[in-house]
Amino acid sequence: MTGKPKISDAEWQVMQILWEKSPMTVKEVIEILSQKTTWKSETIRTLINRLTKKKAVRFEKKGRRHYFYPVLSQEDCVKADADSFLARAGGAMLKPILAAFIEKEELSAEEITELQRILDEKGGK
Amino acid sequence: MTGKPKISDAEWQVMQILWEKSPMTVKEVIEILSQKTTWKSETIRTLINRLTKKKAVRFEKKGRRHYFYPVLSQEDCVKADADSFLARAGGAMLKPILAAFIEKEELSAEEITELQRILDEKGGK
DNA sequence: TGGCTTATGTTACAAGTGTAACTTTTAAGG
DNA sequence: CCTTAAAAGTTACACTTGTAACATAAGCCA
Repeated sequence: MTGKPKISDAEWQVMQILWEKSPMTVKEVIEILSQKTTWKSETIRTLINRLTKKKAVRFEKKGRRHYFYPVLSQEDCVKADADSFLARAGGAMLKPILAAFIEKEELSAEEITELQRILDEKGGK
Repeated sequence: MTGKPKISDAEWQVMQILWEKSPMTVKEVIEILSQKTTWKSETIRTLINRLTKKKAVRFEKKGRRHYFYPVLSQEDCVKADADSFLARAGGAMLKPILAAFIEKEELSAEEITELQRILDEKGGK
């Protein structure tokens, strides 16, 4: 990997949209994001452009429209983010962090089972 | 709390030092960080200054020296960070996130057990 | 007390981000 | 075909961050 791009907070919001459904035109992204944010459409365009430059998304021309889709998977991005998070926190403090996460959020029964499984693997190694 | 300050990556490294031991003079911090990074001493000074402006650290004068100590606790900072992390990831995706964390890091047997226990509680509810 | 040392303060500058306006191109309809 | 609205591209600007150089003040030793 040739050094993965850093995705900023605002850019993440755009990525989220594209991860949910793609390809999409800029216009569609704008429509969705306009409801979730107060950003002007130009702002959203800028973000998509930057993501394109960073090679986090790509597009295909169909006529004069650009159809965008993510290049990076959500999983990968989350992982990269988790990495830098851990780098800052310094590795210590991990258990409290995880505990906080787990307690904070709603988890479905299946998700819990899945996490149990992961922990089991870890523990059994 | 009047809106907590955002601490940058580089600044975190300084905070880590002060969380481990404080108060400390700039010079001491520089000595320690010089071994962990390639930063020039001026750089480290700048970081400490910024942290002071952000009210993340404070100092007391003793004669000509400034003795620095953290104002924000590591716990609080980690939590704030975890929050913004979840905000990006959008609350969905929690399981993959946790999985990434768990897979990534070394967890002691006790920590694993503890997390299992937390999950059990969640599941049993 | 004057200079030296050392601690502190001031300034810099490029890249990245949040936030957007202004300009050009191009397809589609009259 | 020519006009025009929509799509795409170019430029902007202030703030943060990484990274530091240069300048000044204040004790301490001779």
